[in-house]
Amino acid sequence: MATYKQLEAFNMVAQTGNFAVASEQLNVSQPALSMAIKKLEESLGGELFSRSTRRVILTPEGEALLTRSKRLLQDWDQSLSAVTDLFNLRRGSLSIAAMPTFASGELPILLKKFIERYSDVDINVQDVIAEQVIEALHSGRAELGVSFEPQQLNGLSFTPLIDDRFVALMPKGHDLADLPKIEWRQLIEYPHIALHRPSSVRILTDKMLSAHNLALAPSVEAHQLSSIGPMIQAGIGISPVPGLTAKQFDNECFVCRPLVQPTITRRVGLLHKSDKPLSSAATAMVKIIKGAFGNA
Amino acid sequence: MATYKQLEAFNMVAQTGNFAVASEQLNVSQPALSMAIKKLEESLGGELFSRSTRRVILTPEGEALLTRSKRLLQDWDQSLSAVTDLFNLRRGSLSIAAMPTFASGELPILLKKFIERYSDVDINVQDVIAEQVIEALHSGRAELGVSFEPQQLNGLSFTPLIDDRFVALMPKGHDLADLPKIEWRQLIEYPHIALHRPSSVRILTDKMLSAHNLALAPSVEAHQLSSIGPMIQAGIGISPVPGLTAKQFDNECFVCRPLVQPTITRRVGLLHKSDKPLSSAATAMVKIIKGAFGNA
DNA sequence: CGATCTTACGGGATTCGTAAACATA
DNA sequence: TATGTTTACGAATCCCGTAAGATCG
Repeated sequence: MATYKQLEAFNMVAQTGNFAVASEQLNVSQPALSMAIKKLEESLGGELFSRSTRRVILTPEGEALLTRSKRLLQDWDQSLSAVTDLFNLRRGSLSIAAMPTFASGELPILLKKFIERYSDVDINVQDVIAEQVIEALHSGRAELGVSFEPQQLNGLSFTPLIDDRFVALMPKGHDLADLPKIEWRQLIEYPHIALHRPSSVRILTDKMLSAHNLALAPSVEAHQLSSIGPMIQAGIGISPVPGLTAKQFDNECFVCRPLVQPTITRRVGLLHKSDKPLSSAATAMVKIIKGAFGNA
Repeated sequence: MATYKQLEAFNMVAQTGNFAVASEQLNVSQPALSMAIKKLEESLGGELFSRSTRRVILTPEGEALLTRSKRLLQDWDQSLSAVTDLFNLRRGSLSIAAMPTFASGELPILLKKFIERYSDVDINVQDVIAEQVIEALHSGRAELGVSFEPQQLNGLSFTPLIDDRFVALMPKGHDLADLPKIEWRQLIEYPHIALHRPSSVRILTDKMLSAHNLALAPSVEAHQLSSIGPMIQAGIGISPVPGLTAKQFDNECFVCRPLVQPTITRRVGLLHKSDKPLSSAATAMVKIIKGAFGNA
């Protein structure tokens, strides 16, 4: 079977028309080159060059091989270096799905780190709600996900990053704003805003509260956490929201206080399909993310 | 550097998802296969499979390599076997230019032999006059030629096949038909037909005859040897023609006799560019042709 | 504990480089 | 004779197969 080196040697001899010169270019001895060509000729079943000590010229079959071997070697190099580039993060792509709080919270700075180091990797960020992060992973649209820990893993691998605990978000000057911690039963007594029921966040809170014989009685129900902020600011009420979400409203107009009795936390972490190995790009991203959360 | 065998091994493992099965398919031991994959991974700079004793699955980079390696191996095989086919005359083409007398005389049976043995080689026959055979060779339109020996070789190689000697072609019952040999001075005394002067055949005869103080005085001058036959048959006269040409008229209506004093012969042979090696197809054809003329 | 991949090591083939022989202009 | 290719041969490398070891389910 013809080898890469043989074709490479053949190309060089054909190009230079001279064994001695070609052997220098290839950094091999002249006899080694002769032998390589000889082996190639034997494997192909005929002579590729017409040798006459003074002149080395291609036979018609040699010419036919030359056109082919040029492409062959080029394709070979290109294909293999493409894969090497993938490993070395000089090429490739990373698709990550993150829930909105993370996507707009911690992710940007992490992405920046990644881009600074691996500028040639294409990044696709899917800023979707927590449930859709799981979907994106299962469907393959995303290789990496950041979301709440799912109830059932279902072939996914979860690595916790941070515990997101519920806080009460209220306007500055609210009655409860002076307390260091707020109990749920206190919150319920004030007009409050919550997410609609289909939301996984709402389902969680209802479930946890019912275990304590408590229940929300929201005066307004919203679909998006992002729309709750303005409602609070408008004085409609206060709202129990995940701490990460609250960070978005961490400014002078709002006050955040931990909600206790019960303390409701939800683990946020990295997700990926457990049966599919991660790409080098994804592994690098995981390292950056874990590093940022001290779970290296 | 990645080798063909390594990619082949990789493909098989990827396809079977199992080192043991793949090693059987490849007729190598399992450790050898492990080693091959390991070397490949090292040369590429990362892992191609995620091994977990029970399961062997491609990493994303492995998948990227798989699509490439499939094509790479296929192209490799195809390109090399194409050249092998050329050598083995299971493919390729042969272009041969032959002067009319040869093209319509000896060539057909020789072509038939060639085609019977090497049915997959495309043949291109150029049935052109002697001078154009030379042109065809120089221009590269033909790789092989059969024609008269040129005055100057001019980079061509000539291998004599047969000596074509001039004969007198006459109708049956002609005065000279009873002689075993005919002298040129005898022929001149009868009405005779010759080719026009630009013809190389006519130039040769005039030159040779003048050295013997003889000269033709044709009653008719023709452009084509093929048109001389009917003229003779019509009783216009007799004609000095190359022996090979005469063979075309070798039937009951004609009589052929060698022309002597001088004996004018012109060597007919195989021609090809001396600086370009012959293709396998051409070499095979040369062998057949030489064999038929006993010059093997 | 069983199936499967990896490591260790000895043997064999391949390939290389040096030196000498060979061929052509 | 001079230039350039091929042959000869010893050495190094690479690759393979057997056997033992490690790992995961």
